[in-house]
Amino acid sequence: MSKSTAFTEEDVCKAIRDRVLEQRLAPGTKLTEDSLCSIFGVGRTTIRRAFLLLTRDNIIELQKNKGAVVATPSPEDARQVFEARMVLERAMLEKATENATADDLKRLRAHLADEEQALKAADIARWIRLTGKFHILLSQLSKNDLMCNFLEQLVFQTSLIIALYGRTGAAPNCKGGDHERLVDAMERGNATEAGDILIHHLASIESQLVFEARSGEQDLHTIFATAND
Amino acid sequence: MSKSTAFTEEDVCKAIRDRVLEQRLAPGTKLTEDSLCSIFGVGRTTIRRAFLLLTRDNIIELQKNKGAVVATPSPEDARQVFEARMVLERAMLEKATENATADDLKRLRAHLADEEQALKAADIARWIRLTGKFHILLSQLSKNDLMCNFLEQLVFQTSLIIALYGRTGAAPNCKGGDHERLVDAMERGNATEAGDILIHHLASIESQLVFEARSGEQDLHTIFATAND
DNA sequence: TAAGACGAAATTGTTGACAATCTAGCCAAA
DNA sequence: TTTGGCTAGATTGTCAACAATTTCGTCTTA
Repeated sequence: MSKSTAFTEEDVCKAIRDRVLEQRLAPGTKLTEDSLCSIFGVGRTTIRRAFLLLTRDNIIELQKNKGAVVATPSPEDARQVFEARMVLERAMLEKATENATADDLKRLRAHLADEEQALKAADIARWIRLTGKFHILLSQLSKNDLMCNFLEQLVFQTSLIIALYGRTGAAPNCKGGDHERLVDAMERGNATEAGDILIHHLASIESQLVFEARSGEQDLHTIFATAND
Repeated sequence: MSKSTAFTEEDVCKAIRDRVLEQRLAPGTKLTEDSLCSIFGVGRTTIRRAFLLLTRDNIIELQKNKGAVVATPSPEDARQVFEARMVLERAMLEKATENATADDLKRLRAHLADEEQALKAADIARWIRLTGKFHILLSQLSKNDLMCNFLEQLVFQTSLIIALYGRTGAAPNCKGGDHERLVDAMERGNATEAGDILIHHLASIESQLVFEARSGEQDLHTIFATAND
């Protein structure tokens, strides 16, 4: 029978988050209540609750009487996200390296294989999502749910940031093997080396961002911003 | 005049959070919608939104059809909170020491004076709130709003944890001067020493927690938990 | 007395109608 | 052509009534 219980606000959140992680929902996209209602087959109440939760995670921005749009992190936001990721992930990676069992490492290797497969199959959306998930998987080995949840937020933010400021627009700013080498170091129990690889990995991604204005509209904004000194 | 705009869900959140920080709202306290409606003079919609936000911050727990109660963090939650605080606050303190201007340090000193005054006046609720606020003030010097917000959550959690597992029940587990010595080290620009003081400070608070069951009801829970091995 | 069943009251969950606000298209005037 | 104002439609915000569920007191019965 499978009563097919209706979607809850968590389901809606997860769906939207996943689309953001896959970069199929671009920053600035307007999310109207009615369209989401019909998409998920739920009432406005559920959508509204989802919006509230997503606002808390900085995934959408909610403006009074104007609705919800996918968040557009500023360059300063981007700086803070990477700074926070470096602090958190290095600490969590240290714990993870201590805790990791052979089984855990096997799961990480399996995940790496998935990543590579998605890349070969040119399934970019899947590859982007898997790349993000890798960091979340890693963090879960640290046995600290609070920090995991926060890092998860940061990973979603990173996806938005790359969509906005990524050089190639979408994908290939992972020049290669960073994730593999990281797991190698973990397997050798060398937390310091793993941490260094991680920091370098994040710094490399951050360094590839370009913050110049792109459209004419954004030009106007920056002009007026600098004119108000 | 003064149209006295109604409270928003953020106002309600802040009020509840402040009460938690002051330990005037004990963990496990039931929060009924109607009572909060009449207290704040708002509709149920607003209270409901506030509940949703507070749930996200682990300040209340929301059970389907049963309503909201102030959260009761488990011992494992407590461990994670302190672990996360040590990671985050040490990193933020490092940045804060770099950034701190003479003016910033003066504000911190002023805050310390407030703390001492509240303690002398035996205004415990105020003292507890100020003690928590000190860590938030400190973190704000790090210029990372994201990490600040997360730390703020952790500080509120700490308040709940101390209310639950604090040895003396309420207040005086700050044996003295830790905050002062921390600012001293910052003023000398010695981030490492400041970090050490901070870690020791947090570890000291954590070490004073006692996780034995207190009420008969909690006895039952632990008994059944250990019986199921 | 204690356990269980029942029902009324209280509390939470959901829905839909209505109000408030914003958006877009149109028209008129400079 | 551009600017400004205006109206109609669309979108969001609020509220109150109703439905579903829980809670608590009472009563019965062993």
